[in-house]
Amino acid sequence: MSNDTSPTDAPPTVTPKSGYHHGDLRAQLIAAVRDLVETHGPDGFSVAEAARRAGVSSAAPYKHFKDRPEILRGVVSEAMDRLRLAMEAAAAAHPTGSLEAVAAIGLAYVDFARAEPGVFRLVFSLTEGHEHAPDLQTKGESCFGVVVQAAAACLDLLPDDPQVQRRAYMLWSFVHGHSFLHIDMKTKVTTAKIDDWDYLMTISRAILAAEARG
Amino acid sequence: MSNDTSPTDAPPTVTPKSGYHHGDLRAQLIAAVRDLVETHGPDGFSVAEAARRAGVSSAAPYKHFKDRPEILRGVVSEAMDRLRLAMEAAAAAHPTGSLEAVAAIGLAYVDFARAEPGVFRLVFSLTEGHEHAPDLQTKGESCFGVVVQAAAACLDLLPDDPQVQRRAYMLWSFVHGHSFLHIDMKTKVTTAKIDDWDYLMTISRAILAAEARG
DNA sequence: TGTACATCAGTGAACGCGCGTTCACTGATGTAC
DNA sequence: TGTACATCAGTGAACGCGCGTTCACTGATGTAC
Repeated sequence: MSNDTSPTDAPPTVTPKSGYHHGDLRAQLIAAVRDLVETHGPDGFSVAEAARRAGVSSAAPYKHFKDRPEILRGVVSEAMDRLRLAMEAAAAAHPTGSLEAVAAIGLAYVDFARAEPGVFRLVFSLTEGHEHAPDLQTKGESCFGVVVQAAAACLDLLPDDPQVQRRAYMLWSFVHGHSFLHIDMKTKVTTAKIDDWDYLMTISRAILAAEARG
Repeated sequence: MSNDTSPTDAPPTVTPKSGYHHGDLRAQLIAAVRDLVETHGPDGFSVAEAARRAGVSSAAPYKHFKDRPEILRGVVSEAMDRLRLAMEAAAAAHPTGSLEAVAAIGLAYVDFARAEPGVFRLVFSLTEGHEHAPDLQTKGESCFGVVVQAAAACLDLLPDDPQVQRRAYMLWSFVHGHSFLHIDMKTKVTTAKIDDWDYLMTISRAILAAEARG
């Protein structure tokens, strides 16, 4: 009791399920891959290198993942969780139904892309060829759901109203494109520096106020 | 003269610059890589496989390209040319300054992404790490220039007016995001099927009519 | 509490593979006289 | 027109490399009695 640590047996890093050999290789592998993807691009990681970074033998990852693609899927899954949480937190910081809540969700999205461009790209390159990952698809829909909820509240309609779906998709397209252009072009092309918040507010207003057809 | 081919010495496929050994390996390699990228994703091509498809030895490509990255750059360069031409042609099919011209440019962009999702993705994954390819950057700016021109004509302002740049960037973000979401999600998430033309017209109108701040 | 056993995370050596790139070469073409 | 030479696109063999994955193993932990 004179120790400075918590009274429990002090879980190593993340998952406290046990204090086994390594402690928590799975999470550390995912972190290592995240790093690698950030440094060398979506396809620029190898199981071997990830194991090296986690300080284990090259065979160790196979105790936690079936094969290479499954590791990538793990990274994407984790990233999608974080993205959704960030979006939800952003929305919660503003009044329900406000335009600010919508813009804040967009900003969280852009911020994620900017903070982890490699992982962000990975999330969206993986959709091809990994169709048989229903959990990833579900998580993707959850993320979209956050936008839908905010748009519905803003328009004072039900989430499954086609108008809401349409506007939410517009918002998402826009923010998605902005995110990608931002990380691809860095500062170029867009000669003028953009204030993201102003920008997202303008767009949210334009999309959520525009009449359906014309 | 009794032959069924044309009177000239019948250039093999594309560039007629000479009837050398192979004829026109460079173009055929680029075509092969395009195919491979389409099939196996941006990083899923190898110099060896491309050579195999073009029917030459694995060393032959190095007579036309310095190394692997240069081949990819060649593919991207060619793709950007085609994209710009498609956008220009789309704009030319409508009255200068019309909203239709803007929407048509957007549609050309989306169509390109849909027709060649792999190459489209490649174009935008390459921007990282290939900063030292000024020709690619120039071509990218040319593509953006097409949008800027149309937006300027539509708003009746000069192309370098900040308002024009801003609106053009908004349009591009939106269309870019829509393109990516479309090829990533295929039909999913967007529960309702989208009529691209209506969609792009609505967006063009919303963006080019929206007031700057609020 | 102590012993025997089952579990299973991590080891380390090994495999076969396809890749990117190099090299000296060959042989068809274009050019100068 | 004919011959000698320079050019250079494509060859094919070879290299070293890092990778993904497998395998029998070891040794720390948790569990039953």
